[in-house]
Amino acid sequence: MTNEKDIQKNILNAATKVFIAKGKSGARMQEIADEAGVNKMLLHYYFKTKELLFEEVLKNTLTDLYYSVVEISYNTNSFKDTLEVFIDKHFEYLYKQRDVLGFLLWEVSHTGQDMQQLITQTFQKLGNTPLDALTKKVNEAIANGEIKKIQPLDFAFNLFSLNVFFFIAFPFIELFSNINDSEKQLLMEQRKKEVFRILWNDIKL
Amino acid sequence: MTNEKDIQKNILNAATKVFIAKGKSGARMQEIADEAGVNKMLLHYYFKTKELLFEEVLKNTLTDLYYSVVEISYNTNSFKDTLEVFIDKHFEYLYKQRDVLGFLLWEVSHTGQDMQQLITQTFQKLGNTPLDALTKKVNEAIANGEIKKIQPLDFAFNLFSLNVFFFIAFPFIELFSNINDSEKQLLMEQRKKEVFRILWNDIKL
DNA sequence: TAGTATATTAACCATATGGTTAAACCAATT
DNA sequence: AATTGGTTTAACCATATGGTTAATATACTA
Repeated sequence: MTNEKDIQKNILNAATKVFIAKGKSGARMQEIADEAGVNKMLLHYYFKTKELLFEEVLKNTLTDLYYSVVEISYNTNSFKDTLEVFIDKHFEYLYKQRDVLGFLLWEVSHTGQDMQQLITQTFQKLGNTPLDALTKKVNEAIANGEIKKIQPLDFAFNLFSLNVFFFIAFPFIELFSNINDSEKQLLMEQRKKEVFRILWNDIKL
Repeated sequence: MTNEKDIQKNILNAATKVFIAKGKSGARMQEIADEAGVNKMLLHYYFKTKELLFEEVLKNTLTDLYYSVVEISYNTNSFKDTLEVFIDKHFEYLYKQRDVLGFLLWEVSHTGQDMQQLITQTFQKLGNTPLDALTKKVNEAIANGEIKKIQPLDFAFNLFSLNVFFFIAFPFIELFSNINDSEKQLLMEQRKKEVFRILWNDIKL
């Protein structure tokens, strides 16, 4: 028999899937219940309201995102290698989670005061931001004489911009060219190289 | 007395505002009617259904976006100046329209087959893409010996990435730091300079 | 085994919402 | 002034949806 935790997890997974696909207002409780294979009442039994269920999903999604990027940031090679690996892993993650990106972007910019508080709280609980981790790495590399004396924040912004935008543009690319999966993969590989090239050229001594 | 065209325009403006703010599924016909200051029936009278009204809004929004970027792309100075002006105008536009960005991104990636067809059709009707215009400019600059021999597509991607991402990150920046309008403006100015710097450094001879 | 607390279900309810109806209004034409 | 055609309104309807109720099943305990 399925126990309480399993079912809650099951519901949460289903809710995450549906919320990410349809957004908060587009998601239906019934659809989430169907997706989880449970009675609709159970959603309310375990999570009270749609609002609270959504909050739970948002919290989990933000936490996942956070750990994925932070994890990627830990790397002990030379800064040049670290950068290459970071871009590679970041692309990989963003590709797998490309629906999450749009979902978060949309919901975060449209949630009210309460939700915004929840988001900031969630991130605060997680401690140092990915930005902090990256800043530390950059400063170390500067101190070690591996790269030019740059502004870590500018560098971080450039790095994230060049990585993330590709996936922002993805729905449009898919819309305008009927490329298959392996062609997408190729495009991504080329893009990774270009991002590394422009960033490394900019900071190398 | 207001004539037919005025009222339709009025409704369309209200619909645009509400759809962009709440998304397709989050928008309410009543709210649109209130915003336009007309009876709800008029929405159906002029636009049949929510679906069709939304299509109209989407079409207009895409067209506006297109012309804004294309317009920005027309510039007759040296490539260096053109680049600087393009970044400047693009930032300005994206700041004014920062809600549109998230809206389009979200809706485009969630609309069904029919809507996708509408989007591609809308863009096709508009002729050459902003990408084409930019490619032409880059090739001219290469031919004139103003810049290195680069891949126009890579350059375009880098340019759009660095420009657009700042506004993708905007909701998060606003969430985590209580900066006022003039501080935002300053941040934007600094970012513009950095984007220009990294791009120009990469392509100058 | 009886009793109790917890988990699960089907049926139901109140409300919100997209959409419709039919009547009223208004401007132009005869 | 009366007619006609288009425009606008308030009231209404059917359905979808978030949420609740009350009855049933299950597991645990005395």
